[in-house]
Amino acid sequence: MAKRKTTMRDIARAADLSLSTVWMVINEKPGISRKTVERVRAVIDELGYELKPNGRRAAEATRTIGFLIEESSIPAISDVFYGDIIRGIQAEADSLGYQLVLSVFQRDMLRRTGERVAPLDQISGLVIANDGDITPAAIMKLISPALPVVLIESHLDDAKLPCVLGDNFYAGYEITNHVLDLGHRRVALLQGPTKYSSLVDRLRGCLAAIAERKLSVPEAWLPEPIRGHPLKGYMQMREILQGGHGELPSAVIAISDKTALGAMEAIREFGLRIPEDISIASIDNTRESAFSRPPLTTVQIPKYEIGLLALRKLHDIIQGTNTLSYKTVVYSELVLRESTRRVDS
Amino acid sequence: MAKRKTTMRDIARAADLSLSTVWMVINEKPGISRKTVERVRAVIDELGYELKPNGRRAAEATRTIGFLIEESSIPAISDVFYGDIIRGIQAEADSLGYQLVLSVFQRDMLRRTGERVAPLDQISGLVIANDGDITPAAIMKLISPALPVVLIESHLDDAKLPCVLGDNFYAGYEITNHVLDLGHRRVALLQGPTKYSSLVDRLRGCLAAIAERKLSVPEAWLPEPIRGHPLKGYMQMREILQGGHGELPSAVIAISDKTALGAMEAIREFGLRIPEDISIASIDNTRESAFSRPPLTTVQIPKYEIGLLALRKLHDIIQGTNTLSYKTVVYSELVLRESTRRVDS
DNA sequence: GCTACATCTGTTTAATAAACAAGCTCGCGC
DNA sequence: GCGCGAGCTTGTTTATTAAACAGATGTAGC
Repeated sequence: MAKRKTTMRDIARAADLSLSTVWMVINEKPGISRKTVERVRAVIDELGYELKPNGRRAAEATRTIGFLIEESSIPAISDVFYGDIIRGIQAEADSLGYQLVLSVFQRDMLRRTGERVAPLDQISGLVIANDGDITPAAIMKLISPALPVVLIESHLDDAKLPCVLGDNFYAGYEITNHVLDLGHRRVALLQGPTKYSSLVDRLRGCLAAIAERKLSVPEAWLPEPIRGHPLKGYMQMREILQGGHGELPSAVIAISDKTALGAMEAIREFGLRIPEDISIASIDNTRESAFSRPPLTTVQIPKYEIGLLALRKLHDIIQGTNTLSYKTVVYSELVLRESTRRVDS
Repeated sequence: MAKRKTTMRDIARAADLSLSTVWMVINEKPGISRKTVERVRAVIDELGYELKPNGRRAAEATRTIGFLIEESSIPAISDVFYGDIIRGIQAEADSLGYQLVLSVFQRDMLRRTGERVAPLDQISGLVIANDGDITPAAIMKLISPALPVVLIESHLDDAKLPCVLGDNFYAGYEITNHVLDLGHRRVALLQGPTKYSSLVDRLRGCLAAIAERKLSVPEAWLPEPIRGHPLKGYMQMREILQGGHGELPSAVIAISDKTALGAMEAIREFGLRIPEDISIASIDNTRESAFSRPPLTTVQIPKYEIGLLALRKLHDIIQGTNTLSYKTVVYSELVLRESTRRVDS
């Protein structure tokens, strides 16, 4: 008997199922019972079935997506910001039937040009966490050009990559307006490294709110971001407090909760009370912020939802449902707590 | 024989189809052939079938969505900006099986509180065009609270309504950087009415780009928006040119193509050449902009795609697939033409 | 009057038959 | 030997369904 290539119809007959069902199993379409999938897989293992020489097909079959994050940020995975995002991704990955693997980004990956990083070849999509060192060029080098990618809390406007973000600009705008509405006029601003586009957007929102009221921030109260120091907020705040020009700000807006917590430490060390002497507000609404003393007024960035939408978007791109590239911007929301207080100007 | 209420199973039997099929027809699910739908509808007409007392159900059955636009903007429907958006909406409406009806917004609708506007009760969703007079309060009054709504080229951050936008902030940022990169330092800015959030975002992007280079725009070169005059750009530009402080700007950034075309008129009338004497750039990339003399350097706002995504989003909301409310921001793109020129500073 | 069980409603899932499209083969005329 | 269309094979998509399911409603027994 001439050994013909096994076809889907052969498998269907052997498994006593319809051609369509076999096709759905092979193409990983949703809506087939676990039992049936296993039955078909068993028959395929037995008879053998040669997939179309697609290359990607194997990855699709694994249904694995990667989550890329920089090496130095690994502790961030357990941290609250990424923790919530990853929970969101994970939840949606489960319900869409994806496996989530963690890819750690190391700087020397870029040196080894030419061959691609192994694990990144076996996945059908990639979620990339906000990370200043993962530049567009870096991404393009790492991934095969057709690999679906979604950025989280970061956007590359030249590359026009699909991304999911909190409304960072408006978050900055809103928190600043809140502080100004409380009557504060001597306001300091703690910015972050410019390589994080989300932090840049927040700063722009703060500055826009200030400019639109025809106010401004003196240079001494908008210190440069600190490079390479783990306690950025603490250092920046000390700089402001020790500036020693006699006058101190009545309010501080920090670019992130972490920065704010550092700054609060510095304020306390300096012998001032929050919010009686200095109000402080920030952006993120990480869990810690609710339990600091005093609890921090901040802006909620919906981290869980960002993760969820990122995976949903990646799925749509993989499926080819969504060919347009756009930003998904999730609404943020002011969370009033006790670290800000009204002043009479 | 006791006259029992007709059930789906009765209809299925009478039409010689399965219960599921009848259910799908009644619930307007996709994936049924036209022929079958008609057959089921015929049987329903004959036997009668009492829909669940849902109210909305009737609207869903009509599968109609409304496009709301302000009365005064009606000519805008034939205009290029909304023309392209509507084309996008229409195309997607067709493929998803919706009928599109035009709802015109009149100011006195708001006075008649209490009963809702009739046509708005018969639809299953509403797309609302960027319109300064359609405020959140106005919308809330008009629509039943549960009616799915998508905003186009406008966002209400307090109401957190789902919306689809061009990347207006970045468009402003990018065009301004383009002008500054060409060496211009004496730059004028033609802003629009603040009731249009998209125009506000564009202006913020322009101002951010200028501020980040530690530059600024003199007040005389950032004239207030003109109220109620059809040729806003023309009027604003005349104001600048006749300011008569001896110095003229070397470049003008207009908030929209329409504004730019008006401004070009004023510049020509003043006896100056574009771009030799004054460069001009704007945002929108309406069709006219390619045929003006000289062709206008501008930023492409993907109008067709915005319309398409708006309808897709509305569909998801109607279907209940998408319960989260977020902004969809479509990437914009610089379009270099001949109205801008390099200068040596 | 209350519980427990049956039944009837609409809804959802997993499977399929049948139509379809794109490629391949094969045979027949030149 | 070469070209070319008829007809088969392949995988893909659509419209349809049986069957399981869930929530309400009724009904019988105590």
